[in-house]
Amino acid sequence: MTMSTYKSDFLNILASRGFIHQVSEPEALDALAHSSAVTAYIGFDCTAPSLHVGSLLSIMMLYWLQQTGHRPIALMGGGTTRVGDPSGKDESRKLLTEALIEENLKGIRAIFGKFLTFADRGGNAIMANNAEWLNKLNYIDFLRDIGRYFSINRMLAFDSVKLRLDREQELSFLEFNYMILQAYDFVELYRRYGCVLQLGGSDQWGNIVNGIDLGRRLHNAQFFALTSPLITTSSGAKMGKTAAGAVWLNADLVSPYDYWQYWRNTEDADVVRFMKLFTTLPLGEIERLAALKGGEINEAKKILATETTSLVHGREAAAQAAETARATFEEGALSADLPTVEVSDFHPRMRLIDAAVRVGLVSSNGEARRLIRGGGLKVNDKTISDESHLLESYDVTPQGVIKLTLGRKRHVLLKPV
RNA sequence: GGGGGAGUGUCCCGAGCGGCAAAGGGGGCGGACUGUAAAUCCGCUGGCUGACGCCUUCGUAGGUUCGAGUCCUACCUCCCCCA
Repeated sequence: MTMSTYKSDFLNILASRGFIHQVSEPEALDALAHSSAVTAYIGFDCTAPSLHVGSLLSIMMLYWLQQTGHRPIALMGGGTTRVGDPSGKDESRKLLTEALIEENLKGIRAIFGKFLTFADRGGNAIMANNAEWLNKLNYIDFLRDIGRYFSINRMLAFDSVKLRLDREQELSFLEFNYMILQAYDFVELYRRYGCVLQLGGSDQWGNIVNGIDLGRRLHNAQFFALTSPLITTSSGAKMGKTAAGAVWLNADLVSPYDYWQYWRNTEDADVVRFMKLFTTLPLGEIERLAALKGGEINEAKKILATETTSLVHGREAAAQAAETARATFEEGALSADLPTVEVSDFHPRMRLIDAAVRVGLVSSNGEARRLIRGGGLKVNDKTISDESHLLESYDVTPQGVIKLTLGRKRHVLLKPV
């Protein structure tokens, strides 16, 4: 892959940082982005109360779009979430209630302010919600005006549909309509804001192309598609999943400390790639860090963690997380910033297994026992091998807490109150 | 409407002569080795219990049996073939 094959900053940056999977009509889009400000959008469905690391890639594309002088639209899928995108899913998601969608939308919307500059801060970014136009559609009018341009023969050939049909899994008529609504969104954003480019993950290609066709038919307009690759770790795992669940972007779901830790634990082979995608560090700086060998690469991982955490949680929270990690892992010190659980029924001679369950480190006494047998539980950094170990009042440190550690990385401070 | 097949440890896939807490794999967790990495190796992976043991689990509800994931009946869900 050769760099700098584009004239526009926008495509150059996306290409050199590894964001591009497919582009429709790259030359035409490049010329347009070179000569004028392009308005582009990405849709985000409101299926969860927050976006997670998996969506970060999309958000970064909007970020670079705005940074290179164009206009990003973050489209909230208030309407499309009521339908449910079948792309990439092998079974239909259960329907979400209106109230839940509304709730989720609030959580998701909040994230964009950290990456994009909206009008309230003098920027040109736009926040839209497709519920605004989709909820008002009249069925017969919609069929006549829009539905006439969609060929069932073609729709059946799309991956999102074919997957379900091939596997003989249910695909409801409701979901079948998703791609039509998404195509309509594209056209609507063109009408309202002159939007001619839709970005998205590679699984969205089919849906986006539908929008391009519709734009041509309705307005004889030239629309563009640009998709990003599906990012997996070098070991093949999908991004954003850990034992504890998804790595959410909202701080109330995943603390800045845990978020920092997620990135700190990146595999060696992924560090450079992730720095290009998930930080705003200049490429030259990244190349310099890429030269680090062996254990030194940990320094690069810390920078990766701090930079990514800064984007989402702010520079200060990121520095704090880095410091907590440094104190905990490199000095073995007891940092007051570790997750702390207040325990009101603590008493001397409390069983360790009960305490471990109480602070949420394990979910049952049996699990705690197995862990102790395997040497995986520590009290104040000392491995305990006796299942019936009792905590004593002298286990409480001068800071007024007992540090419980599961494995090498999960620390919890038990605070008697 | 007729005929056939399937639903297993609530993470997933998947074996299972009437004695089964139920093979195996993936995933996950812990340990060793390292660098808070990857790979590799070892251990664990229903609940309660110090332990004997007890309790709860194989789509749902009944039944046969000393004993049922395994046999019988009804029901639910999914799939295939014929109409």
